[in-house]
Amino acid sequence: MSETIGFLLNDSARLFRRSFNARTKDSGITALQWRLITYLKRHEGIRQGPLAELIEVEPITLSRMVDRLVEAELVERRADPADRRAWQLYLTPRAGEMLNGMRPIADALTAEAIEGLSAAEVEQLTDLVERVRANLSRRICQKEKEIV
Amino acid sequence: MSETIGFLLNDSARLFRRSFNARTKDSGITALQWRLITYLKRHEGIRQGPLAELIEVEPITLSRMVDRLVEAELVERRADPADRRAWQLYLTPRAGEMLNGMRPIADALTAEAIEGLSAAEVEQLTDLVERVRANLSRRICQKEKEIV
DNA sequence: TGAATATAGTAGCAATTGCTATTATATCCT
DNA sequence: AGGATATAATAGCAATTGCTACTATATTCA
Repeated sequence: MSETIGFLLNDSARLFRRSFNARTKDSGITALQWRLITYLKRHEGIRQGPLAELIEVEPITLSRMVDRLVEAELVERRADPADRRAWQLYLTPRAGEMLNGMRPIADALTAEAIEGLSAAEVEQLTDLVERVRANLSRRICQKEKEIV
Repeated sequence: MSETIGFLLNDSARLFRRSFNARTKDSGITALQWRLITYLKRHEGIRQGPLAELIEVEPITLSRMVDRLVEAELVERRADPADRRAWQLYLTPRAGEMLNGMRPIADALTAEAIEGLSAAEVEQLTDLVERVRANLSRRICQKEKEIV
């Protein structure tokens, strides 16, 4: 009995997260937080709800992640002028520095992960995983297809 | 800026888990528990420590997962005759039935995930992800040795 | 208009996880 | 042999997550 794609993907993803967390635990940032900040960099001013969808966590979970990142002075909440219920999220300058500091680590990790793969194979892998993700994503969200 | 392999793998894996959990929440088993049981099926009699390594969780986490699975009468702890500190783990008949019940769900999910991929592409994907996993797995072992 | 409904975000609680320390047993070394 | 060290598993505690319920605000429509 061979392992399924699901197992394989989960294994690799966990190893990625673990390795990333091990290398960055001194800087006090986790893989998930890094992910949040990376997305935020590309969507500054986004509200919490849509960002929660982007990084695939519950809104309350994102709310608490943002609490911690605000505490760490990496993220700033600004009142949405168009909706008093909502916050708009922005990165602080400190977050930019932090991202720059992390990038070599992330790049090195990626390089290690794809060691022995040719450029064509990496492209193939990316393409195939993206298609799997699209299949699963389509299955899950019948409702919202925003931004991104 | 394209997304990194790490992001992609994490996304896909999360979507897999989420979809699996959504479909099986009535049966009261999670993706991680299913994973544990699947590994256990292939390694009956294994001790907790090695199984924790296999499914990539801390020993204490596995200990508690086993607690819950014993409670649910899916797993049985037997004293290791060779080492009085250790338990050997076995599946109950009930676990076998449960696995059989889950298999169609898991198979359907896999089928949906690889929809649109040819058999050759699936093989390619499996091969490439396996190589990435091997790269990361090797890295982690080395790092652990360095630290210790 | 204004009552019903929807939406953005958050608090309480329960479940899960991992870090650290601890117990019990095994192994190593002189 | 027997003390030092290693190992298997677990308990306590702290951190994180998500479910449910809730507040505040916005939107809809009769």
